[in-house]
Amino acid sequence: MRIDYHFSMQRTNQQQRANQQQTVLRALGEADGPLSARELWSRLIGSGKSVGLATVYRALQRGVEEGTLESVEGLGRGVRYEPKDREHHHHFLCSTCDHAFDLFGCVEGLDSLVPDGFQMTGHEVVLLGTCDACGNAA
Amino acid sequence: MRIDYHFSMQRTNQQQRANQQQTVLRALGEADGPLSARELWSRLIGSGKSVGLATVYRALQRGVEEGTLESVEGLGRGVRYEPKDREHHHHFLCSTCDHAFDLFGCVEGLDSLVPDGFQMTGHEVVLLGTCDACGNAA
DNA sequence: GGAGAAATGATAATCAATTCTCACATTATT
DNA sequence: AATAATGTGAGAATTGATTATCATTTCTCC
Repeated sequence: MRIDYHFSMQRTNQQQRANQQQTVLRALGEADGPLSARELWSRLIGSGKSVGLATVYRALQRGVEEGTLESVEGLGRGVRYEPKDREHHHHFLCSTCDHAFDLFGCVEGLDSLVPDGFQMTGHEVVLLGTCDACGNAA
Repeated sequence: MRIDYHFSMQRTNQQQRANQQQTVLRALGEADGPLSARELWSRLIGSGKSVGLATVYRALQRGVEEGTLESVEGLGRGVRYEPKDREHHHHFLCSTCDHAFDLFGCVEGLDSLVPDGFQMTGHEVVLLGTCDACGNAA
């Protein structure tokens, strides 16, 4: 009796096989705002890059550990990630497409909001509304 | 012959039996900031009120449906709830105890952050840091 | 007081996000 | 090449939040 294993060697994908995590981090770096693991994965798949979701998580986790990435909470649910080398900025969250866009600039008058005895170490500003694309699509 | 039924009438709790949802909503109304379902439940239990977690969820859900409550995302993970009749305000999120506190006042210069073509319908400001209690406990 | 509607609490089911596992692939080291 | 160390993808397992279910218990209105 003979057992024939033809596991697929088909998926060897030699083109896109340098270091998948590099691919992941590069894609995040090119984004116009912070992305969740799944958003990032979708973009990669959508652009023809074949990576596993687990690899995306690994790349993000490692990026945070190594200090090149930063996790961003406070944008709807879920956690998003962005490169840590960006200048101080805030985000615009489109309620239609749920994408988060980087903004430039900051605001005044935050200190006056801090209650007595509280120590402020940071702040987040999120603008809500409709992005250009979604506004025009309406 | 006489049969004595002493089924437990013990847990009749007539004190706290008006309407559990009222109890839940009242507790939320007395809080100094938005609470998650679980936070609210913990407070109730902690203060001797016996309510089921499911009831807390039901009360919150209904409050939102009826328009008396508002869900607040953007404070760390999870969703919190607050009465809708509060004036426009923002929050301070303590990174130690993870409690969210209401703040008074707002900020200037938000409009200038909105990119061309985007429509802003709202905004959130979250201050991060250490609350009074946690700061002193250190 | 009684009947049906609504509320309640315990717990199971669901769901999405994240992590884990493992067989295999790739790279690095001799 | 040989071996070891690390990376990878697929899917299973885990986790936490929320919702659904169901047997009781209360409420409401007659």
